[in-house]
Amino acid sequence: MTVATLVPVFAALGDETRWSILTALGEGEASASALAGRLPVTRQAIARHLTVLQEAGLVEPVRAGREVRYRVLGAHLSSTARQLDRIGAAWERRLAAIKAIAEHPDHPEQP
Amino acid sequence: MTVATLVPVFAALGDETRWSILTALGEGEASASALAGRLPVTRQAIARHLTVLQEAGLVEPVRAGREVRYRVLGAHLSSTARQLDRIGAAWERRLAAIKAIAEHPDHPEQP
DNA sequence: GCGATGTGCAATCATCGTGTTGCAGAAATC
DNA sequence: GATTTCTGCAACACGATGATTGCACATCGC
Repeated sequence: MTVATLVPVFAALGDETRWSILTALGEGEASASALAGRLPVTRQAIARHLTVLQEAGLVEPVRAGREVRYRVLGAHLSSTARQLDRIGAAWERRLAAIKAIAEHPDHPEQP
Repeated sequence: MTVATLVPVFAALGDETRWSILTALGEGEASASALAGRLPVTRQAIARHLTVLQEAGLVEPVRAGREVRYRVLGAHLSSTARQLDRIGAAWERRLAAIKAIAEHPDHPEQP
């Protein structure tokens, strides 16, 4: 699992309208038309955002008769958060080690 | 602390070039010119990316004489990850509660 | 069957973002 | 002091993206 796989996830999360869609879906499943009734954007625009969110693995379509409801996948958000935390922690460790070596050159870190 | 504050962070993380810059900085501080020597983009383009990353709180400029080195802030990445995890967990809890009520209407969840 | 509602696809438009080139200025090296 | 190097700002081209309107088709309720 490389970082390239989660770039589209962050690109999907880097938009205000998509966040309003996600928070609305966080209160329960909803269709694109239902979301269009709540948000100040067209149904077609919401549909495009939903496909972006689906390709990022953040939502899931659920057919209910003639309408297509969407469900948020909070688990995928949490797993992304775990990867983020690991990356950030790795950077912190490495920079701390560099700083320690720079300040105390005769006290190298244990291999 | 609202979600609006972390939208620019995700927008900054939703770009391949910026990730290559961040991973390069994860190995140690570097200036825009030094990064331009490693990556297949111009120094000016990298400078713009660095300002985006700085406004998102992901990097920090460090003046070293006439050159400006940049340092990654892994701690901010980790705090963002924590907020992400909390949001995803909240969605999962709420949808699980809705599903439980729908399946067992006479067994309401404890308030 | 007929109207109402929900979805899908296409075309269009405006805007933003990424990357480039070019030039000017500040600071270190010789 | 002259040259080199690093930075900063401006202007520009090009592609990507967000949002719109319009129309065609499927499905539910009467």
